[in-house]
Amino acid sequence: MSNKELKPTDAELDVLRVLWEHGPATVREIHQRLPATPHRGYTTVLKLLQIMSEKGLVRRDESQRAHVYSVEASMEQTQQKLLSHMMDKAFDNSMSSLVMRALATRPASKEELAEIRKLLDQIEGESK
Amino acid sequence: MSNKELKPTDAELDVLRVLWEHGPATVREIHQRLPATPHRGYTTVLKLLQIMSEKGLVRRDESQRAHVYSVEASMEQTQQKLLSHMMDKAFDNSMSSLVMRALATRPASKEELAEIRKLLDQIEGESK
DNA sequence: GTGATATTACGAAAGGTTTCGTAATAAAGT
DNA sequence: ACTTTATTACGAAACCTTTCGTAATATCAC
Repeated sequence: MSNKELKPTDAELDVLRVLWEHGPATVREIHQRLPATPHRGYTTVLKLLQIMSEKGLVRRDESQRAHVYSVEASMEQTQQKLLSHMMDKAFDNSMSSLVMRALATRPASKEELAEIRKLLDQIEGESK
Repeated sequence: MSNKELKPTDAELDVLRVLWEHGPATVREIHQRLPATPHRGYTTVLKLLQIMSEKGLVRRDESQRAHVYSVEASMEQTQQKLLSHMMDKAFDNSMSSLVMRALATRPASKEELAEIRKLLDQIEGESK
C-alpha cells in the first residue's frame, strides 16, 4: 500500500533532512531549521508536510495541538532508493560505474578514501 | 547563458540515453530505439526534443528535412551533474558517503570491485 | 502539378510540484 | 466570556512535465 516508486522531490528532501538531523518536529521547528534560501513561508512548509503525509513519506502525531511529524523511512533507506533510481536511469543499472563516476567527479580526502577501501575489503570478505 | 541548473528529467534521460549510445539521430530513430515501456507516441518524443532543444540539452541540425538531434553534454558530464546534485541534496555534500552508500546498497562483482580499487590507487597517486 | 506521405509546429489537457493567502479552529491570556 | 495568538485546513495560482491530437508544411511519386 505504501512503497510504490516514491522518490522525494527536492523540496521534500529539504524537509526530510531537517527531520533526519533533528528528529520529530513540529511545522514551526521545521520551518525555522530549513535553509534560509530559498525562502519558504510557514504555510508552504505545512502544506509540504501534509502532502508528504499523504504520500507516506512522513508520519503525523496529532495528539498535541501542534502536530509532530517524523520520517517514515530512514536516511539510509531513502538514500538507497535515490541511488537505485539514478543507477537505473543514468548508469545503465551499474552501481560500479556510478561509484567510479562519483569518485572521478569529486575526489575524496585521504581519510575518506581509506574508509572506502575498508568497505571494499568488507564486501569482498563477505562474498567469499 | 546555458548552464543554469539543468537537471534532465526522467523522460529526458531516456532520450539522452538513446543519443549517447547511438549518436545523432532523427525523431523517428529515437522513437524507435526508446524502450517499449512506457509507450510513447511519435509526437510525444518530438515535443520532448523540442523542449530539450530550448533548454539546451540537445542541439538540432535543421539542414535535412528530418531534423537531426545530438546531445549538448557528454554522458560523463551529465552523470557528474546528476551526482553532484544528489550529493548536495541528500548526502550532505559528501561524495564519499554517497559512494559508500552506493557500495553498501548494490554490491558489485569481483571485477568491478577491482576496477574501483584501481581508480582509488590512481586518485591517491595523483594527490601526492 | 496533384495526391499521398512524412515531418514539424502548435496548442492543450492532465497530472504533479511549489507557493501562499485566507478561513476555520484551537489554545492561551485577560 | 472575549480577545489575541498560533495552528491547521482548504483552495487556488503559477509553473513544470508528459502526453498526444490536429494543423501546417515539406517531400516524394506519379
